[in-house]
Amino acid sequence: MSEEHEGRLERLSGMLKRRGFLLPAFEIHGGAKGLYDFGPVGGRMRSRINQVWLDHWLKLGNIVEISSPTVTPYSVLEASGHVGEFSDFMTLCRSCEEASRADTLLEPHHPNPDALKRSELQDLLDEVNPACPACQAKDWSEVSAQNLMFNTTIGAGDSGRPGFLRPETAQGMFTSFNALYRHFRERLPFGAVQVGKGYRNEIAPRQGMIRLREFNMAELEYFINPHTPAEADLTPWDDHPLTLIPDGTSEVLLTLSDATHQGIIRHPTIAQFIGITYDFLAHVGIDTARLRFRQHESDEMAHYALDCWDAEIEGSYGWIECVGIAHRGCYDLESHEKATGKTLRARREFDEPRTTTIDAWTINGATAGPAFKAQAGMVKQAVEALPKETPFPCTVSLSDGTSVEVGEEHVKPNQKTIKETGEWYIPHVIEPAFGIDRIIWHVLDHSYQEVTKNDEMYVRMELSDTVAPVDYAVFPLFEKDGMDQKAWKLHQQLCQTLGVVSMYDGSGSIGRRYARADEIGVPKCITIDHQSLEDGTVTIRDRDTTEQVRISMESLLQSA
RNA sequence: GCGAGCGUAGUGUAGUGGUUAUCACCGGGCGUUGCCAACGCCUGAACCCGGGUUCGAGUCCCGGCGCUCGCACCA
Repeated sequence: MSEEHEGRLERLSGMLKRRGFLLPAFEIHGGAKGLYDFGPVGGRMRSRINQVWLDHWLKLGNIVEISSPTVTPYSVLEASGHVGEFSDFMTLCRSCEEASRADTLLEPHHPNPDALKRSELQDLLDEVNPACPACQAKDWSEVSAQNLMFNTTIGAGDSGRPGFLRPETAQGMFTSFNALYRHFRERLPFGAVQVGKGYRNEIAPRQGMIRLREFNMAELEYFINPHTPAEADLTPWDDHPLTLIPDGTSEVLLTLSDATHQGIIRHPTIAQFIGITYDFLAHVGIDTARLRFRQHESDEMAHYALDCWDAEIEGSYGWIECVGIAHRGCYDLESHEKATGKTLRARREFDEPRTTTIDAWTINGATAGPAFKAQAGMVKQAVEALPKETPFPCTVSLSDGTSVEVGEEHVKPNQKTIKETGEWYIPHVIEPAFGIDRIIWHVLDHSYQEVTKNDEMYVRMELSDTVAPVDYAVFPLFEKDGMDQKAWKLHQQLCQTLGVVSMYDGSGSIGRRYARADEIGVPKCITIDHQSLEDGTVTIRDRDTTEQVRISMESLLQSA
């Protein structure tokens, strides 16, 4: 990073703090690492970006929005794998006090130490006793788990049970699957989105908004039927190829259709979601020349993932992953099924009903029950496995290892035809997960323009109209002769218009007020001057061109 | 978590252990000004927190918190 760029980053951060976009949280108490406030300007921008994000996905027509708690019981995150996945097992060198990850130390001695439980790691560590990478000593403390989730207790005292603040919003969509399935009249594909906070107790938060302990995220869980041919309309993106970095290779410029036909993108829905992600990022003001999609290498992906692409955006901190689009297979629903014993499945009907004909033996409950008592169930299982030709009486071996003599009176012919018209299957999931804070950061970074005006540096935030925190700034040319009252009234009328945010500024010279508005990216400045008092017209000045046009207040209010 | 550097008004900064802590931009008020950070006058605002050394600490020492960078970690 050049010095010029570092200076720019410092000036940008200073401006964001000074003007109320982003501020370190709880600063008067000394601050708190990895926690930020969206200020009086940034707060509005955040909610607009959240709304634009929702709008983009709701367009699909089969998406609903839900909201689940951030406080999450232990068992939910145990089932999802987070209790295991989000823990690092640490051990301290007793000689130099350097902390090391136990699995990293043991890598040369085990094919996959990352998968070991704490006690197994402890045993292996005791057995191998590797040298400390820092001081070469061989004296390790007990292995302890450092979990990256925030612990909490749900409920007070003895009735409390352990829980966590959620590390992602996704689990709420999975645990709500059955309600979603009913809502969509049991027809796939469908999706649920959630925009909200996630929490990770990062060991070392860094780089401002890039790694936070509490962050805004927006996720879609899109449930699909893996038995139907995957298809998606990729033609909307045929006229602009995207920068892709396929698994283990270098950048290529390809349309989503081509990348899918060539098998680079392994599922058309992934390709479609990459396209929607591209549209969303462009819409909120990301410079698409500094956007690329990188495919995870197979050893980088979670074991259950079938394909995964990250949207990476280049900014002051280099290329940063801001979106992950993953084909998660049936992993999540299956995990919650196993943990709870509940069914999280969808029904599909076969093209042709499948019939199975059985023509063999089963037990006669009236006689076999009293005869075999507790073993009757096992006898039934064993008898039903026997071929039709079996003569009775006959000795059968049971699954508990014992054998019993089954007589003719204990059995009866079992003849039936089972017709199955369909089956229950676990849907597959495609998950686009957005780090909203990282995206907001890059929107700000890409919008921030330092230009020269009258030989001085002049700052302008070229935010798109859709995400600008303020739509209109209203200025009286001077705060006298009734221009101030008229300007204030227009400001109020604008604020009363649904979805419009106006800001009144009557302090300092008119040029200073334009400069202040430009710095927070207000697209249009309206000035009430002497002529306004006479004919009800105002000037509207465009942020980027500084051109002014005069229109009537009436038509302004109608078009706002 | 380890190591190094840093922490002074809203922002950016100056400050040999010794006056009322510097400067600029900034914010507010009044005046002036017929549209792009104009001008004049007035005014507001800071030594991260806690100990210690000293007659005296923004300055030196220790601890904490925070920030930046590197290692480690994470996505």
